[in-house]
Amino acid sequence: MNNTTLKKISEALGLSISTISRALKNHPDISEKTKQRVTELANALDYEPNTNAIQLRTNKSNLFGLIVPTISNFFYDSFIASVEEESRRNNYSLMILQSGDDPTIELENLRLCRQSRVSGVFVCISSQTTNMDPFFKLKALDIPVIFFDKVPEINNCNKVCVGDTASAIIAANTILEKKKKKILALFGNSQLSITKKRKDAFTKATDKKIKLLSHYANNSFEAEEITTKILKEKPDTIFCMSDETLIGAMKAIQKAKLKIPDDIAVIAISNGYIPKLYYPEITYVETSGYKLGKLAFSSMMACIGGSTFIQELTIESLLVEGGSI
Amino acid sequence: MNNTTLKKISEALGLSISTISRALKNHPDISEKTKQRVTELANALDYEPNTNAIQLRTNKSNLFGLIVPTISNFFYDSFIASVEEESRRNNYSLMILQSGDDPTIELENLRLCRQSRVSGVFVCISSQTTNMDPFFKLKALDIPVIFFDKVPEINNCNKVCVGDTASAIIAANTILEKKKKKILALFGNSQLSITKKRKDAFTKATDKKIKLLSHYANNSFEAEEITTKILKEKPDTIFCMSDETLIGAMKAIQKAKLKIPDDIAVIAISNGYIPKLYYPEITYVETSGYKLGKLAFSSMMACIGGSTFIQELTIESLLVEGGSI
DNA sequence: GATTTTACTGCAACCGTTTGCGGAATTGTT
DNA sequence: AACAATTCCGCAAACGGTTGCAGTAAAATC
Repeated sequence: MNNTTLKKISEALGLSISTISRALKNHPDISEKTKQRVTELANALDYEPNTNAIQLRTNKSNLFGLIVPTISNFFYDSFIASVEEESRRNNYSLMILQSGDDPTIELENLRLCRQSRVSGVFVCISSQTTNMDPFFKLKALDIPVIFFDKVPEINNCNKVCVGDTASAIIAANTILEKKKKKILALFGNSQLSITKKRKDAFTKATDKKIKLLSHYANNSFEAEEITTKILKEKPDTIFCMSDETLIGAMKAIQKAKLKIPDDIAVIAISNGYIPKLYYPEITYVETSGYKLGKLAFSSMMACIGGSTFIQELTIESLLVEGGSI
Repeated sequence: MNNTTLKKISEALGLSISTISRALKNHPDISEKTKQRVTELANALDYEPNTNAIQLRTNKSNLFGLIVPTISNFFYDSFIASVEEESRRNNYSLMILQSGDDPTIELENLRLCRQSRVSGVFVCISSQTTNMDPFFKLKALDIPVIFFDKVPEINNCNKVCVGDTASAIIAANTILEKKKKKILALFGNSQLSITKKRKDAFTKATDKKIKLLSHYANNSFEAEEITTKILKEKPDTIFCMSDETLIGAMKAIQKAKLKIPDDIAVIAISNGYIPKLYYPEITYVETSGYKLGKLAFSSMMACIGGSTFIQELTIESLLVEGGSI
């Protein structure tokens, strides 16, 4: 069965296509009687306007693209959920693409966005993205680009990020306030700017005030191994800059049968899901993907609205107390 | 700046639009020389075909719709990631919509799919969806619908599911083999068909062979409370039918400072992420969202390919051993 | 009753592509 | 040299809507 079109309705009613079109959009030129006849038949025939035709004609799409390394991730999925929610509320659809953290696929995804004539794109660049030209091209086409989370180092672009520096400092201060003496600090992939920022801030904030053992772990398995090893040096606190490192640390702690917070204290930077899985719940500095999504969306809407003001926004970090420190 | 179109290229080259179109698609009617000239200019002008125009003209979309209660969920996000991956490999895009488990929004999302003239939709219905008419309408329009995970009870539709019955039986048998005596079994929302199936199968498989304490928990908090209470009755094993219930049970166990598996054994049905967060890792029966996604996609492609054969597919369940039982 | 206003509705161009068909120019065949 | 076959390309309609403009009929005004 084929879709109902304006033409079909117009033929059935003996009216012109333009009248049907106007009637359905409640145009003042059309009489109430006609509007009603048209609306009724349209409902009966289950008419749905063809988005492709509308977008082609009006040159306006109600579609955003969103590119992310992977969907299955605690942080990104809540970010996506948030953006999707806002998009729907504002009559936009979302096309979600995964780059797999691969610049080639990222490029392919950008191309898809252009072909679909999206009105804007949200992108978390892959860790190896160096060529920014494709993004500039979008801009040249008046397609706003909002970078989130992993953002390029260049300046003239819109970015929304979690407060890396601020959250690391909050974590450090929390530890200092508790009069701790020796910290194992676990950081993620040393190449990522997010890692650098958090490490720098944390290191500076604790400098000379406490004994600090810093280590990098590329995944939770490495984090577990490192923690197991370092536990022998009897740190009284573990700081985890991410969920990945937290997961590894927690496994090592459980393995060593240590009691939190008596034997060892734990504090992390996290979206909040993982810390709540343990008892006692882990105290963490919140970096909410959900909030970041809202922020990114409002930034996007500002761009769509014509704002050319380049913004670099950061969501505020706040401490969520569990019972782990 | 505006997008490059065939028209612009044709004007620049003094050729007709149709020639440009054919040249870019390597049509045999066009000479190699012309093809080259066209391709070069197209690249230089960064031409990207307008998907809207193509879809309008050809009446073929390369878009799938995917409706899910929420994206931020261990199971769904891996399902989505999987479908997205396959879609890209097959030159399809994915429009992802969240229903928030609300039938009204679900309906709205279906409408969006129709308006975008998707070639097919994957849908996990909300727990309160009763009216199947909108889905039948899609079928009438030759838009295949693949139901996954939470599927309607009617027969004449394509479904892909995890093996609820099979996985519950595997879990039950694993427990029986270990000569356990007293089980606390935690089930999710009692209204869901998935809960009914798992409970029925588990109950039958353990019938009269072991002491069984069954309870429903609507969320992890309830699961924690129930577990804390029932632990006083000294069960030697806890079975959790889902991640939600597992999370609650684990908190209660940690709170009670019980050792796994010596003080108490644990086994769950899960996607696999949560069980690996603990030490020892929890033994679970795998229900992989990733695998389900692959299955759903191949089912979709079969429909697109013209198959009218109605299938109800189930992914096989397998036991992943941790150290919790 | 003639004229102006108002209320409806239709015409036709347009958005960017695809594609069947026909036509001109070139080449090949006797 | 006349004709047929090839090669290469353009015309124009179509996909399903939107929208400026013009036109007609009815109502209002004088």
